[in-house]
Amino acid sequence: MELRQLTSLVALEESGFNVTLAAKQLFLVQSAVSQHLAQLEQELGTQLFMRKGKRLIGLTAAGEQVLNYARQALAIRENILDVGREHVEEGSGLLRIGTTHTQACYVLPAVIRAFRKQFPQVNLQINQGTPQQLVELVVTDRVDFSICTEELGEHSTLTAIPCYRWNRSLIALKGHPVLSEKPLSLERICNYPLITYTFGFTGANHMQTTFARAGLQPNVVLTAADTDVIKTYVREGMGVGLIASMAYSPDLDPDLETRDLSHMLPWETTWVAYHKDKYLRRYQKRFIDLLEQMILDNGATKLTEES
Amino acid sequence: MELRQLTSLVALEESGFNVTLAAKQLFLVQSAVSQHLAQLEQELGTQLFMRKGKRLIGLTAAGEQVLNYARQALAIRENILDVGREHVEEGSGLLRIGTTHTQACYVLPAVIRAFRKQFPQVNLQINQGTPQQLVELVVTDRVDFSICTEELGEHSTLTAIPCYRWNRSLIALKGHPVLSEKPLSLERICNYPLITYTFGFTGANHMQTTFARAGLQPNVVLTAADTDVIKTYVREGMGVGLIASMAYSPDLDPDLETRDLSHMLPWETTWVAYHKDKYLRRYQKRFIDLLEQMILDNGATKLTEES
DNA sequence: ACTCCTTACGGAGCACGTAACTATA
DNA sequence: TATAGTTACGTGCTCCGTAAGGAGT
Repeated sequence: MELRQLTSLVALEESGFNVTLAAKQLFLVQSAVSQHLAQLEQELGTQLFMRKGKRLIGLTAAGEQVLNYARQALAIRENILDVGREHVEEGSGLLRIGTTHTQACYVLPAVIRAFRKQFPQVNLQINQGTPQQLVELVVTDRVDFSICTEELGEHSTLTAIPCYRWNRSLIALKGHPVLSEKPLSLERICNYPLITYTFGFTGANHMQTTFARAGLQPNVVLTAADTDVIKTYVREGMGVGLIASMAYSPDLDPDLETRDLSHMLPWETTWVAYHKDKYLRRYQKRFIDLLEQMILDNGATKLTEES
Repeated sequence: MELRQLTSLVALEESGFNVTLAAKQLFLVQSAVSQHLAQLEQELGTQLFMRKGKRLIGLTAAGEQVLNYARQALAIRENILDVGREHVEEGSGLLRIGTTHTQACYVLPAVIRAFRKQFPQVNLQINQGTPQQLVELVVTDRVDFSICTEELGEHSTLTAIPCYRWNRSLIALKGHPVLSEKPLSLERICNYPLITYTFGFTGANHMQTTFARAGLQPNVVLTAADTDVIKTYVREGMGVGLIASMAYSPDLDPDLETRDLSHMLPWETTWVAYHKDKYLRRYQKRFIDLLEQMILDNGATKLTEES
């Protein structure tokens, strides 16, 4: 058994059991990958693949198990290579982050600015995706870690660290009647058409249940995955926005006004998560530190101060 | 990086950083292993070994990390091979057990008898050792699992399952005055010279603290790692034996008599432990089941009935 | 007809063994 | 001097690529 055979197995699965495609991704010809797979099956003495004639269409039970172990083995290889890189190219390398739009635009910039100052030689790569995609990315080691508010805490293969807590603000065009509501309550907010995050993003579901428990039916006229879209439609006059507080900036949004809603809506925790068996290089650990540190400096509510 | 290079690394460490010896164990010549190690270092770009001239005398920090990952990688390879074996040679294979003398002689025979009936094709290999050695054996995958009373529960890389609980009996030659003591108490036992298990074996330390807490100083004239030795010296008239209850059998020991001490000495739990990332073949799982099951059938106290 | 996988075959590269050299104890 | 490790070099194996053949869509 060779690592290269396991590599082919993983690539095969990731290419939807298309040997040709897998080979391309590995910069090999089909026949090479085909041989790897045949060799594996021969050595193990078991069918690993379900076939339709010559075509591979899936894995057998044994194949699933082997694939699982193959992934682990390749992850370990990466760890070993990272140990090497850490000593050779100390302070330089690649940092691959997966995150949502909101984090990427409104939270990470400050963190990344500080990080770049400490590690100017580290190349950054930000992958944007849905929370589900972010889990997938970090589980398959296509990013070093993912940062977002949902999903991350629940996966057993991930180590998830709470970074900071946040809540929501209401935004509206200056002069909008909602801004004059006193006191501002959930009931009153429900009298206006609302624009907020799509289910599965940025704590939207969490918020929804809060309304439901209060017996309220908010009139959500539009949902979006990212804050900029919400702002855009608030500016269009389509309604009142409910966004993460850190996504409002008086400089960038001089035409909008906010009201803090943290006393009436649930607090959210943003997590950073990485694969629990992953070797973390020094700069990767530092980045996580900064994530917590920077938020603290900015005066946002840090987790440890709560509870 | 190739698995074979990692194999050489692990073999090197296990042979005390003697390349020649490592090569022999791998059925290779020195130069081959030497090259593997050189290749690894070159690919990682880092010193992995501390050297004294040409001789390797230990690992650098990086080397330690790589070794650790190498072990994991090789364990995964074994898992994959086991998946294959499970499907090819179903019901046959090798079962490597590590255990202490007492378990091997007085508990396992019945389990193994039942196991052999179900899996006559599985070869058995029993490795005897101290609890510390048993941990080492199972951590380095030189046995499939270890069975004993100490140590196993405390290692994070092991999955330890409580099998059954037991306590001690006193044994003495027929007619020995201790057998007439009524009621039999810890104090009275302390009036006789005692023979029991060596510290670190079969719950000896646990028992010792019980005496100490009662303010008693037992007169232990001899300790031994296994029960047969204890019986031998009891027969010599050297003193009174304190042994695991299951180690007495009226058939084998017609010249000895016992008194149950379970009301005055602490209960012990015997564990079976295997490496937590290990793939368990069907017959290996079955064996663990049997361990619990057989003890129940024999009327011994099963864990779940307690507490 | 096109795509996809397998098999056969050849060349380049590499892994291991032999052996000579170097260094440690 | 004996033991241990590195380096050089040759041979045989193997890995990948080319190419031809069969199987599915």
